[in-house]
Formats: sequence, structure tokens, C-alpha cells
Amino acid sequence: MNGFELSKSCERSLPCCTDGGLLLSAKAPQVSGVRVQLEMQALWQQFDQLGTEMIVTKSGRRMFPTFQVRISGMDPSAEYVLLMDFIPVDDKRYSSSWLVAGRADVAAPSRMHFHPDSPAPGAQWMKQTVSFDTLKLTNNLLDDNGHMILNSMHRYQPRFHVVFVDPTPNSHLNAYKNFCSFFFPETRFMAVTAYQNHRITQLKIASNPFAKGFRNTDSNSWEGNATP
Amino acid sequence: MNGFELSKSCERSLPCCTDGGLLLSAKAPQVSGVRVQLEMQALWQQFDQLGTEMIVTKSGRRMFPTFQVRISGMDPSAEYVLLMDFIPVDDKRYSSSWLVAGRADVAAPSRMHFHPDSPAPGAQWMKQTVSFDTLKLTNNLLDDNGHMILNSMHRYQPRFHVVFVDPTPNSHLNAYKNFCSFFFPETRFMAVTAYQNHRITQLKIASNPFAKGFRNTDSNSWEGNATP
DNA sequence: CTCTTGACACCTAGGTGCGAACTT
DNA sequence: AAGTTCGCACCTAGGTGTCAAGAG
Repeated sequence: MNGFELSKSCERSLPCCTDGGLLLSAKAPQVSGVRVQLEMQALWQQFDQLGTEMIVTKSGRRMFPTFQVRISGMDPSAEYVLLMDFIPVDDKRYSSSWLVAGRADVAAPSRMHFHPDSPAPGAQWMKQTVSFDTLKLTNNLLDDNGHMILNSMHRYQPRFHVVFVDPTPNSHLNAYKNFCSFFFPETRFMAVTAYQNHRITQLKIASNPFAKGFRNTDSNSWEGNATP
Repeated sequence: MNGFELSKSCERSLPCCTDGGLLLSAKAPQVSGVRVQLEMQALWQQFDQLGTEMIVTKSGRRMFPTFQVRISGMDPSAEYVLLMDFIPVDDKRYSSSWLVAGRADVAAPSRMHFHPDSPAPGAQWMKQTVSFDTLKLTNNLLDDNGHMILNSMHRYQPRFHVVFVDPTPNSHLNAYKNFCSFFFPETRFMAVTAYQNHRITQLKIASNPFAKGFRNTDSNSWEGNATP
């Protein structure tokens, strides 16, 4: 039971560093020890149990909950770039009843979202929570605002990447050594243009401060539901 | 009179690079060619003609107009830090009628305000206007929010500094070569806790979008002022 | 029929000067 | 009297789900 404090986040984050048969030691020391912990995990799990949905709009919509992580194990003085992308969970297309409705549409242009503070030294990334609150989701294939393009009615798994900026000449030859990827199963979601599950809507309203206007302030709303 | 296209901004910005008898050539090439142009100059001059006043509060107040500059002549790939400070225009203390009321108070702790994007390569600084809109002024000597501490009823001259981040070992030995300072006379102002000149108040209300609530929207207020 | 769009009311978050109350 | 402080109404700017209308 000892010495597991750090590896706990590994259990949760399932690092993709185990690239096929490659040993972890094949990674550069600047990334091999990096540990990532998801923030607001309880909330993410609450959504996940209902089947998380994220709204996509033409102009771009934020994620809620926001993807936020705490990072440890970086080289404090080394420079890192942090970024996210979204991979389709399966190649299926869903109908409103969550039945598979067909094969996935043609793959949308897959974009990367660089954290706006990138690049920055490890010390800066580790000293506080790293938040991707400026990331927006869109269903507009022609988007030119740098938002993440997703297909509505498809499921996605957010991925998080830590890239060590290697100052060594010809470092691109060893590029595969210099990054590490993480994903958290509880952050999977369905992209939608309108909520399909009313319980998701209610949980969003209850937990997102910007939706406070839709909260039922009547603690006794269960009584006296007058009907015409 | 030729070759003055660049030095035009120098006329306006009065670089402090001419450090006493030192030649400009004593500066590092990364800063010797830097040119800075004040944005919203016409508005600054309009305020300056009335005697600009800036509110200082305990919690910190933004400047209006905001100090913004356009920069050219940097080495695009060199790293720079940009910062501001405020120097007392004179050692006098003013009363509400702008009469000198005594010697200046003990010098407040002089702070530097680093532009939050610092450090960044020259190319990034030059590609768009650099804005110091997060800078706030306070009269709280014990401020721990990193705001600029000023004495009310004193006049100040904002200064703008461009610092080349020299990667050379022992570069601190040549530190004086690696920066260049600019100031714009029309940005001088009096720090106040409440406006003294009503014409300044009116110009602020007319030009600051956040003060729109105090504008006289009735272009025809002279007619039909119904009273009960 | 299912899914998408856009105007909308309602929030958060925070920048204005006002004016009464307060301090000196 | 002169200068400062603080709550306030009124803005900007932008993030919510809702609902009616539109598109296929």
C-alpha cells in the first residue's frame, strides 16, 4: 500500500506511453516520469454514468465539465507543450435512442488544441491546475477559429498529450521519445446539437454556474404543480 | 531629413536609450533598432490637453485610455520581455485646484509590471498591438496583487521597457546593452481617488464603453421631458 | 420524422462613475 | 474642508439551456 500515491493517477489516466512493445525506458526522462490527475473527477463520473453529452455548435461551445488536470513529475526547468485531441470511441453513428444507426461518417479533420500557455517550463505547469477552458467544440467543418471539429451523434474520447520541447539539434529524429499521452475513460462523451437525455440536461443545469437561470429555485416544486 | 521614417516614432516616443553620453551603438543589435508607436494617440492627446486623471483604488483600477503600443524593428526570433513602470513627473503634491501643496510624499514602492505574455519572441510582439489592459493602479501601499502602487494627487509618467533576453552565458555583465526604454509625454496623468476636473469625467464617460451607463442618451432631452 | 439552427432570457464575471458616508 | 472609501445601478462581454422554426 505504500509508494502508490503517484501510481494512483496512472491507474486512472491509462498512459499511452506503452507504445506497443516499447519499454517505458524508451521515453526521454523528461516525460517518462510525468503523472497526470484529472480534476473534478467525481463530477465527470456522475456525468459518465448517465452518458455524457457535449453540445456542439457552429460558433463553438465550451465543454462542461471543463477538462482540467494536475501534473507532477515534470522536469521543472524543461520546456513542455500541452495539447488535447479527440478520438472517435467507435466507428458508429447513433440515433436519438442511442441505437447504432450506421457506420461513422467520413472522418472529420482532426485537430489538435494547444494549451494557450504552451510552451512553458515544467515548473509552471505543475504549480497549479492546468485548465482547457478555452477549448470549444464545433460541428462546422469549415471552422476557422481553431475549434475542435466533431461529428454530432458520435462518441469521442478526449486525449491529453505532454510534449517535451527538446532543444537538442536533430531532436526530431527522436520525437517519439519526447511525448506522452493520457486519457481518462470517464471523460468520454457524445457530441450532440441538442441534449438527448433529460437527466444530462438537469445535471448540467445543476452543476454549471452559467446555467443557474434554469435551476428550480422552488425547493417545494414537487407540490402544487397547478395545471390549467 | 531623409531616413526619418523610422525615427518618427522616436520623436514621439523619446527613447531613453541615449543613456547620458553613451552612443546608441553601445546597445545590443536586438534592441537598438526597436521602434514603438503609441496606439489611440489622438485620444491620449485629447485627455492630455485637459490634464489626464487616473483613478486609483484600494482593489486596483485599470487605466483609461489603456496603454497600448505597436512595435517594429525587433529581431523576430529573439526573446523579449516587455514591461512598464511609472515615474513621478515632479516631486510636488497637488491640491484639488492643482496648486502645489507641498513636497512629494515618501516615494512609494516602485513596481514593475511585466506584460503577461513575457517572455515571447519578437515576431509575436510585432504581429499585433501589445496591450497593457490588465495593468491596475492602486493607492494601497500594502497591495499584494501585483498592482502598480501610486500616490494620489501626484503626477506620473508611464514608461515602457523592451528587454532582450540574452541567452549568452554571463549576459548580465552586459545587461545595460540589452534593454531600451520609451515614454510618451501625452500619457502623463494625475493619480486621483475621485475626479477633480469635470471635463475629464465627461471625456471618460464619452469614450470608455464601460461608462456608457452615464451617457446622456437623450439626444432630444430638451423636448418632452414629461413630469408627473 | 430526426436533427440542426438562431434568437432569446437569464446567468457569471467584472469594468464604470455616482454619491453618501467616512476619515483626517 | 478636503480627500478617501464603499455599495450601488448600469454597463460590456460572453457562457447557459429553451423554444420555435428550419432543413433534410
